[in-house]
Amino acid sequence: MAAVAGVRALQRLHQPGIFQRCFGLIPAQLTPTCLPRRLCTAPTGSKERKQPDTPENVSLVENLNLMGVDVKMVRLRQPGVLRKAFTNEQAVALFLDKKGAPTNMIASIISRYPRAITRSVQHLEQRWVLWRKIFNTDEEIMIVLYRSPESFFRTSNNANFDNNITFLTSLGLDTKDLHRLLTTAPRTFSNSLVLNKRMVAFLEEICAELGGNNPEQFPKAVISRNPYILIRSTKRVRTNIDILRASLMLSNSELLHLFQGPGAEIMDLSSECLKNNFLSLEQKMVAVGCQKADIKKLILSFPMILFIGKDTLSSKLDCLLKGGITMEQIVRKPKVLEYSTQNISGRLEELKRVGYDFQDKGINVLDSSQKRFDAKIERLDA
DNA sequence: AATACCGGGCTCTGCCATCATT
DNA sequence: AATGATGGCAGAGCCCGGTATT
Repeated sequence: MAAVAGVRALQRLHQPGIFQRCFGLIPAQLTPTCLPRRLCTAPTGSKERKQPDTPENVSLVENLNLMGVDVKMVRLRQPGVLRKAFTNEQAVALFLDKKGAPTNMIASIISRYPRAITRSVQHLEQRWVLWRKIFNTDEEIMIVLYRSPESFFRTSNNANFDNNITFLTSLGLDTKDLHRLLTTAPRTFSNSLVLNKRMVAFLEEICAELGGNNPEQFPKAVISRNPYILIRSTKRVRTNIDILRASLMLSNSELLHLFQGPGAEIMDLSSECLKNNFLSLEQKMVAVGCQKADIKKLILSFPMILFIGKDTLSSKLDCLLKGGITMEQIVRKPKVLEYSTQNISGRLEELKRVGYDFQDKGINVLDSSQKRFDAKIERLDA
């Protein structure tokens, strides 16, 4: 859902031959992301960290350097690892190598999650087998592992993984659902069973609270629509429900209906984000003369609109309005907002060129695949 | 044949705080 | 005390096509 464009672009490269193609990308990927926050954190007075007694393990550092690991990054992320007397960097690297990861990929993985080198090969072999219960190929695992080393390496509790599979299956999720979960939200499976159970119990509670007559199926409905839900806090979800209820004056049944349907996808938004996006949408709509009822209608029929950040939404709406489309039309056919601003503006231009009349013919033409749109233009051109 | 309706496919990490463990 | 394990957080969309309808 919230994939950043760059991430998505990278994903597209992850088709066959991923390892080779990632080659050039790794260094650039590695460096920029994480430095700023940490470096900016000024030591807070008395809490200033004194140098620990144990010095770094020199030969380990040397080893890592030879492997191409970004030791500076390791020092920032998990400095304790560098002070350990015994680590498994060679064995871990060999393990990953056997699974098909090239050297620079291995270096990137260790740089981003140094604790990986404290795992034993036996543990990794086990873990690999577990992941293969859900993924069909080693390459599938490698793609996720490379994307998110932390998800793969963070826990030393392998049994927990199995327990989670059992639990999730018991909710009615099938292998396809699990595959999707492990692909898109791998952290779900490193969550403790207790944590996952807590969220599921919470969802059932919510359903009952909202007057649903079948609370046991509710978690499955939400999870299969929103694979991220299990890596969120119940607090966040609760806050979001309250925000939506209050800002839209929703009844219990309206809320229930929303969350069982497309609204499941916005349950896990950062609460501030949800609030802000709502406020800016409201502001925008009021400015062009919409009523409260219009706002409610729009959000209920197309909750994903609250997922769109302030600036993106603003430019998208401006683009449509400038193109001669009215807010009323958008409220009636909100799906046009699913398309990128660039896409929309390109289509508007095309349609303007052929003299398309939105008043007359509506705006559905914007909500279609590229193929269909092109065919449409061709017909209009003829 | 063209359009409308609708659901589905892709899709998320890396850092920090706070426990528990040793 | 230092390290390990775990929970929580911010950030934030786009596109396609099957099938019913007209």
